Amino acid sequence: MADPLDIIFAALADPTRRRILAMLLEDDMAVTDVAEPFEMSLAAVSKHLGLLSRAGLISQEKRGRVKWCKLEPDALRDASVWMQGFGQLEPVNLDAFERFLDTELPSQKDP
Amino acid sequence: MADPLDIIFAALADPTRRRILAMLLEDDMAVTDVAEPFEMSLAAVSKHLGLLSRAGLISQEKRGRVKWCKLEPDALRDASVWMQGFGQLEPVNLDAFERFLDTELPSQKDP
DNA sequence: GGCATATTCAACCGATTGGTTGACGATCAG
DNA sequence: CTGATCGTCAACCAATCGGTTGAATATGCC
Repeated sequence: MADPLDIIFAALADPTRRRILAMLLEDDMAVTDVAEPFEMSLAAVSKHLGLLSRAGLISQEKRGRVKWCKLEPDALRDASVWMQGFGQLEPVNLDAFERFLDTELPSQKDP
Repeated sequence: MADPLDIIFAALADPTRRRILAMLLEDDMAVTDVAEPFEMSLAAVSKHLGLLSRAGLISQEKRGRVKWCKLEPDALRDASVWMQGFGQLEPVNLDAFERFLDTELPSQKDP
């Protein structure tokens, strides 16, 4: 057990948690502020955040009495890459894929 | 409720179901053949396939007494698109992709 | 110190999940 | 027709999930 993808996909399977991730995409937030727009108890949101944190999708840093939540895209990227395996690539043409990387990645610095 | 992403991500959160998808990536299969490598009852695998089908990740067509299962990548693409929204993330991560190749694909390579 | 704020913990609840088993309806082969 | 094969259905079980409440633990403010 304990495949990280299990936990990541399970974390993404809940609409509340996806909404939280979307909120954190715009800015880091404190737990109380994350909870504010939801019609559920603070404890429930705290649990969701704990789950997202164990999935590696966010990190939490306590500063003073406030715990700040920050999006961590790496875990999402792992899941995304797993899914890419089912898309265009046939039984896997790694050469073409690496050529693709060479041509596509350098154009990354572009806001 | 009933957000398709809920069902899709939930379907992907189980290692058995991900393994089934990886198997179907190589070829269409009958239910019994899908179940063969798993150490669980046929009924359990049949349930997993039903879940994948309701998520739109596979389709099932009955021909004679055999029900054929076929990968349907479109639903996966929906989920992938949602994740791209978090996407100051670079489109691909080669390390994670190679991890995907190592862990998912060779488990079924056996002529 | 004393009080308010921020967050988690613990116990509980109903619903869902992943698995089992046994019976069942279809379909094919002789 | 008989019997084997393919697959699902129904009932059950233990474990987990998403939520609630109320108490507990920090931390900041005056």
